[in-house]
Amino acid sequence: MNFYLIADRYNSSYYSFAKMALRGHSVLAPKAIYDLLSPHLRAAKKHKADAIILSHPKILAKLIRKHHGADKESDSLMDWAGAVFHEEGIKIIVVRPFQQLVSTDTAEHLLRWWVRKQFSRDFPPIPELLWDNVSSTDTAKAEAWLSRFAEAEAIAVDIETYREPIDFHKYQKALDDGQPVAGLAAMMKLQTASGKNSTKMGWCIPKITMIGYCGLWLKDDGSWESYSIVLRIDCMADIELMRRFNALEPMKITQNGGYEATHLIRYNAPLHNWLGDTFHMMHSWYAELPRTLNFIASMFVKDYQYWKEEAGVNMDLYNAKDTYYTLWAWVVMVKLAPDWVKKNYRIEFRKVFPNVTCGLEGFKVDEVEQQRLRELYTKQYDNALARLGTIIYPGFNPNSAPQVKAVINALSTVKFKSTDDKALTKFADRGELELVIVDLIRQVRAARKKLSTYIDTTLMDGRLLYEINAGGTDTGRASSKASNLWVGTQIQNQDNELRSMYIADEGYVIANCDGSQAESRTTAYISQDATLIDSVENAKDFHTRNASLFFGIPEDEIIKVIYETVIVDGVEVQQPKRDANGNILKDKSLRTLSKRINHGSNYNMAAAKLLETMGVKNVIEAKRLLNLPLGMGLKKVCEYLLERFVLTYPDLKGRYYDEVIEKIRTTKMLTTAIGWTRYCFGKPSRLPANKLALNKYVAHMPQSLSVMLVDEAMFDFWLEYQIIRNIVRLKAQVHDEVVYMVKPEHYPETKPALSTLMSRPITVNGRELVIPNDGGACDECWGNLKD
DNA sequence: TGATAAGGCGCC
DNA sequence: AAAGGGCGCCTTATCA
Repeated sequence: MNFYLIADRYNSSYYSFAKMALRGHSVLAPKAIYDLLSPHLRAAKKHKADAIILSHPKILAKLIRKHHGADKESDSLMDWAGAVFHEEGIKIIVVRPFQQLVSTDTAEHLLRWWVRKQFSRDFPPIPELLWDNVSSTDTAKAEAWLSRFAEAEAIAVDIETYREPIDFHKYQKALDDGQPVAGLAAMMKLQTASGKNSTKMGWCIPKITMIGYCGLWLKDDGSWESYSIVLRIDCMADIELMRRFNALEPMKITQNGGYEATHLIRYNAPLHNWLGDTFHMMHSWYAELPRTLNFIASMFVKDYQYWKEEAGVNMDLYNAKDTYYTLWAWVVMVKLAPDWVKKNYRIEFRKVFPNVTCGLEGFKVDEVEQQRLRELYTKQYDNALARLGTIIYPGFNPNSAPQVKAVINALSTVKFKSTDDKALTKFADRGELELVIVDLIRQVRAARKKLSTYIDTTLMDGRLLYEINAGGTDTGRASSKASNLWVGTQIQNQDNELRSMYIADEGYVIANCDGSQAESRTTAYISQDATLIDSVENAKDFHTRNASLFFGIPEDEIIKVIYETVIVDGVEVQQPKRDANGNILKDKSLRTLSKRINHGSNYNMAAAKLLETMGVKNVIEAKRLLNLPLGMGLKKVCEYLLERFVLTYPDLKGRYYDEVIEKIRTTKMLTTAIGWTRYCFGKPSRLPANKLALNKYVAHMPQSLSVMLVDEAMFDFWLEYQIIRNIVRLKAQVHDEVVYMVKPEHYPETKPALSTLMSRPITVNGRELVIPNDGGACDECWGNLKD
């Protein structure tokens, strides 16, 4: 085909890369740069161009003005990429800035995709948007639509929400009067005019303001049609109407519908037969690409036009468009998705159900304990900050990286670029005063973090709420964030020192089960390194075995009892040294060192990074422990340490890394033993320039397999014990750990059940892998479950 | 004042 | 030039 490129001055320097992306076609890139379309159109016609490929913001803006008449529309190539305009019989295909063909791994794929979308018959033309409003006030119309939607093949659903600020005194009065409003309102970040989070807090009630439905019907002539309706939620009758629509039989489709589910369940209006989700289908297909509805529509809807600004103009139309694009994106995705994508989707989608129930119920917070912790860390914060004010200068703020950097650079000859914990360690090594300063900075930072992120987080009805998203990461791990009800915070990074705030509901205990060395085991079986498999399976202690293999020291000599000389009856005697509690002290430094080496090697660190991570002191200590030559530099020491790992487990960084490189080079895909496939845009190789791509892909396999084994266990556990038997309430999954709540009388049953589900065997490269777990523990308080 | 980027840090 | 995997949230600084 013939293509004609248009770029602005900046992007025109990347014409050659655009031509490369369109190899196999005749591509003309004009010498002259115009901000006008017409001279380009003439030239394109002369070239007999089938389409113009546009990477020119100003010309895009003119096209938008011409076709949409608006001045304020976004003219961003990023928003409009994938859109098409028709001018004088020529298609103008908007793409991302050509510059990205050099700076990103995905731009070429997307450019080719958007061109193919316009010319391949695989992408069906989509009927135009038809839409209308419904309301409980027009009963006849509403009933007619209900009947029609009951016959639909599928219904896409989308809600709009609002944080309605309330008068807290009135709310409090209603509470005092015993009215059933408890838990409706909560302190939360206020909504700005643009719908985003304000920095201000206030009492609000999360509300659904409208809900849109887009139905899909098969017409008599065999073609498909769709129609969107928008229902504003203004009164109880509207809510009842919404419940009836949501209960209809046709399958429902959403875009990241955990959001819809959370709000709708709160309205007692759950979606019946919710099976489709464009966000999760996109994640199943291209986990490394964006998953906004806008982007998904740009990939799958032929006549996609950017519509997100409609929100500020006509909210009803905006809502209707969301449902329309959700529906048609889903239809095209299902039509085009290869089998491996659908297989991924079947693995992923069902996880949304336990995830929604986890975050919606959340954890009860022990407010007495919360207050104790608040006072404890406020005191720590105030004291340390006051001392720093005296030592450094009044008003010095340790939470300000620029300020800290200025201070430590003023006090030292080496110049620090960073002021993070590792850098502070390096600074503290310089002397006593430095150590005092660093200790105080750490106290302030730690206390501030604990207070602002965890202790003072907003609650709803005394509970910590959150979301868990099965499609949140590149590897297939779940991600977590604050609740869609605008309270709480993410659950997967709760501070271990603060888990004492979270308690079981009356009559229940919190229980958990934790996988043991999960990623080391998956790494061993995936890499097929015989020694590593032996270590994870047969060593009494994995890190002790590592230390032994790394340094050629018998395992029973790795951890040594520390002896001291004491005088007994006037005679010098060697006795084991004991701590204040009478416990025998042991030197674990070799084991600790091997732990660090293992950690560094797992993520394919280079020597300099290991040095930075371990810190100078620890590397010097390692050098001494291992009797390395005095003249050996610290970076060389780190090289030596990392080399120990490579020599011990040669197949890991050897054969396995090569296998990943080759797999991606030839197929672009990595598939785990669970059957999850990741499409890889990166180009891993042994070249230093591609090291980060290599790192992420070699880390992907064990991380993904490990977490999906837990996910499968969690789903089975949820289905059997929460949904069918109704004796547990799932709380969270934290990658290799499952947390739930259960009545104590049922725990003897659920404990072995979850443990068994989590240790399900799986065949990896012909060997059976079982990831053992700690069996589980329970307590009324989450904080007591950790050892 | 609001929006965004940068730096830092909590977890696995 | 060299680069430790996967996340989300908070504070500060900065700019419109």
